[in-house]
Amino acid sequence: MSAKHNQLAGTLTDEILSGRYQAGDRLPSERELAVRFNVNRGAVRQAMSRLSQLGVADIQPGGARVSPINEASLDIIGHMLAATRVPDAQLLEQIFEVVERLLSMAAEALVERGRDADIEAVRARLSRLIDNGLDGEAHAAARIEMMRTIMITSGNLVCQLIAHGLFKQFAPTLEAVKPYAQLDVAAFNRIARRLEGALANRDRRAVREVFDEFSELHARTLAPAIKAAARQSVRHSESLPEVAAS
Amino acid sequence: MSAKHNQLAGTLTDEILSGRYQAGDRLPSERELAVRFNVNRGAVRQAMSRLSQLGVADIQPGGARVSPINEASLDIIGHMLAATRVPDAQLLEQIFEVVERLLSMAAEALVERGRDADIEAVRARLSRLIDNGLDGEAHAAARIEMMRTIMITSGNLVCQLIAHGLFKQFAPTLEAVKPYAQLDVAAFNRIARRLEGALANRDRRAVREVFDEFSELHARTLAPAIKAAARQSVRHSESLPEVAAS
DNA sequence: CGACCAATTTGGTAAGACCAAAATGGTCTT
DNA sequence: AAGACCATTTTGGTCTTACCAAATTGGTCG
Repeated sequence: MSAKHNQLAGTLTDEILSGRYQAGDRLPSERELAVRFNVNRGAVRQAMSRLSQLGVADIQPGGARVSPINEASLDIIGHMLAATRVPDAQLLEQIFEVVERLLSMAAEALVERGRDADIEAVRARLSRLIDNGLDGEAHAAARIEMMRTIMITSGNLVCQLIAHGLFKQFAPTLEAVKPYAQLDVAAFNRIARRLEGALANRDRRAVREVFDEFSELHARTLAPAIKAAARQSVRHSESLPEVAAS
Repeated sequence: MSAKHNQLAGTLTDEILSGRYQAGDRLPSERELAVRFNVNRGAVRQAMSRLSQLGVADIQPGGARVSPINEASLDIIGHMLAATRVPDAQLLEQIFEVVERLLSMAAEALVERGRDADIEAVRARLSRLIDNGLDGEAHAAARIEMMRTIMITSGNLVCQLIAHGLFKQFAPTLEAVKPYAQLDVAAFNRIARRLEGALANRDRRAVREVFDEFSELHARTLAPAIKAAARQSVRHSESLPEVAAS
């Protein structure tokens, strides 16, 4: 069992994300939350501090108010993914959409300004993905590892931070998605080979075209599978027990 | 003057970012920091908590260690930008590079799946930017406002969160950059008109090409100016006074 | 009806004590 | 001499209490 303030932060975040508290609403006072959840006010403060840094609540002397979702930190993605047993399909697509764009950017930068050694590292990872004996899950993990390598070697710090943040939050839900993420291996191999050639030739335009095709491949295969799986989504967060009012 | 724990968090963050503490190094204990900076240990803990959520320190029972920079949160960008009076040129370029990619993605999504009303809103903002009487700074602010509009209306939450986070951190440094950011107005107008046409026709490919040209224009004009200005960069963060050892 | 002001509520800070886990350094065994 | 083991110390984590300052609230007066 995690610490109380963590549970409380999770509970409150979930309640906000679920719409129990709308943007602009006042949250209950710290003292009220303390008695309601039977915890110390210090714990409540830590939880509130977390909400604040997460950007889901604006907390000021006089009271705390719920912030609009789109003003939150990137880290709420993790909460939103974890809110349901099978993650929200639309959100997953949005994540992939962003990742693929940044991936293309990183790869282009690598091809234009990267060192030979870094390109070789990516090509090595890529080779291991083509015509391999890996099963679906191992292949998925290797793909993600390759993405990570590209992002890191890109040299763009902002890109690295976003990638790291998204992957870190995505990791726990990867387990839930794996069984449904069946890749079109033949198509993947075809595109991957083109990517390898583009990398070898340092052909930026080709790199970009390849990643566009990856996006299309993904939209054609992974997205529908996940969307189908999402039908049976169930909430499963463990919230802090609430004390009945006297 | 901000609260003590905020100052302390800033001081420690700066020291980590400046290389005073390398990744993997142990930070001084909370109690030691408390006496060194003459603050309560509670304040130190708040500061450490901040470092932890910022992803610059991994804090565990037994001691806190500095994390690799590329594992940090997006929010350190703000600290890095603020560390010098004129922001680091390379970092600014990286930010722009990411923003432009996401902007293109958002605009393409808007053109493909967006509502007419949203497209009209963007076109309206765009019109105000073409052949206007705005001076450089007002024009820059309007450009950012248009970017924001595109990001928001894209419907991609991840994109919105990243954009909001970056813009929020970038806002304070915008002042420092403005004087040096001289745009090639004629080129901008030419490209902007093409963007308006692409939006009107919902031509995704054209939108993408336009944003590629924006990137090129930016690399040709803004980046060099900022880079030149960065020559005279000076650190200017206000750190917490340290108590001399007895 | 509006402006103003005092009481209350709210978040913010500080200090101290105690707990559990990790790191440390010594000791013993091999 | 090297390694395993164990008690001590250090370190972060939690809880409690008290007090402060700002914002809210609700009443009062003009």
